[in-house]
Amino acid sequence: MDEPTRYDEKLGEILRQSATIFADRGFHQASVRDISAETGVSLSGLYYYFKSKEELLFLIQQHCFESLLVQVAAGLEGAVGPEARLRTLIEIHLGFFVANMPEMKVLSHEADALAGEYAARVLGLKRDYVALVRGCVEPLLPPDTSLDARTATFALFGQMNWIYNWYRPSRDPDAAGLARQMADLFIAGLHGARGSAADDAADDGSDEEKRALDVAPGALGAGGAL
Amino acid sequence: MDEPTRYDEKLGEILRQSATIFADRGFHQASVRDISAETGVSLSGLYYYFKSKEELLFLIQQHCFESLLVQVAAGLEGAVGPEARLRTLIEIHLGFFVANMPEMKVLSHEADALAGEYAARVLGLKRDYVALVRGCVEPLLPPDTSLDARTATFALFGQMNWIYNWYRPSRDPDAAGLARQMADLFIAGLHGARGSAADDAADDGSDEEKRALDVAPGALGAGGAL
DNA sequence: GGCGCGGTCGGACGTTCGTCCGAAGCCGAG
DNA sequence: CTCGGCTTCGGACGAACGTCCGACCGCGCC
Repeated sequence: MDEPTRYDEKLGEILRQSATIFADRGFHQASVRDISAETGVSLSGLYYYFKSKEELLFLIQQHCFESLLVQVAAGLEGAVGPEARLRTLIEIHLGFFVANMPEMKVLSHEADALAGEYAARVLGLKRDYVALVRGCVEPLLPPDTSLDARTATFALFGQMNWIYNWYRPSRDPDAAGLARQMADLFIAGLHGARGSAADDAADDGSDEEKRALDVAPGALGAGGAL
Repeated sequence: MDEPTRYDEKLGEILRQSATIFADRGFHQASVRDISAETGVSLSGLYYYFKSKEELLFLIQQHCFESLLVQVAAGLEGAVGPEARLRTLIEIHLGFFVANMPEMKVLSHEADALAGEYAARVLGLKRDYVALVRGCVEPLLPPDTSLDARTATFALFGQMNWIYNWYRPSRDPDAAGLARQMADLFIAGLHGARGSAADDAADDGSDEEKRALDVAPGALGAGGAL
């Protein structure tokens, strides 16, 4: 438990500010020169802290993801019972997301920007986390449900991770309120979703059309370019 | 209702293939030269069909979004009753998403890539669509719920739009099955989520920590770079 | 047969990008 | 004061990018 060195502190600062820039402009759109301007570190000086732009992104994602995993694991220790575990997980995930919005946006939105070893390492963390969440969802699936665990798990991820597209702290509930609402919604959904596959064949039978893009692009030109 | 000209057909083909490339590599990462190679049209020849790469993205997004709006509006005409309307909307949205995954991924994932007039036009369509979906969600909110309509609406969007991150046709249910599961989950969630704000103050009182990134970046270095 | 035009193309221009090299600055230890 | 290492920097390099210019081609129409 050494005190962090000046190097560690400066690297942390660079990661923080870079995450904000990547969140705002997008990873590929943001240039290392942007980061240089924002941090005050010269262009070449940055390369003392990371050896490529891709490694910088990896460090942000790894740091963020590992912190999330640590916090979730710690929070789950005090939660007993399937529902309390899932509620706790949702609460911590959303709390972390809201408290570290730039990093989490970068983690969610730039998942495909890494390749090779970097991508493999982050993917490993992601798989662990998905398995952990799925482990919290599965015990709450009713025995007779037609809902499958994978779909339910990713539906929950979608609910939670989509927030970077719409959440504004000034108009929306705080993290705790958000977590309660989403937990209520999802858990009630799990409990209530016991529709068997048999009884829904009646609701529409003939409606099996392809939903392709069928409007000719030219027809849109009427609306006008720019 | 003129038959589409060769120009329209070729533009449509370019939009389709470009959408696939943008979905795979990302908008800023994909180059116009990539599109040239994929379509077989020369680099400069492409600029006969769009006047900038940004306009190309706009055309893809506009075309896709307008088709979606048309299909949803058409589907909603035959649906009576609040629950049937929401189920229909989910079914058509997911059906369209799965049938046009590249375009919808580009629409969802590259929302910030446009600026100026292009961004304003797509944003207008988006606002209309959000209002439409919200209008389908709101009638199903129980009168005594503490769930607010905005959060519920975006939770539904998150469930549905997140699928481009995980959905694989070979292992997951088809669009109809996906729609039924998500509709069951979300609608049961709405019906069941009538927790009043009063009774949840007991479940945790002291747990009000900040969930900041508190692990020093140096500590992660032990795991090792690359 | 010649004209005009919608469609296509090779090749280039200027800009911006990520990265790197060699030198300089800083500061605690001796 | 001097030394040596960590840290920082200006400036440059080659590659890749989006875009554009001027020429060419094929084909229906007078």
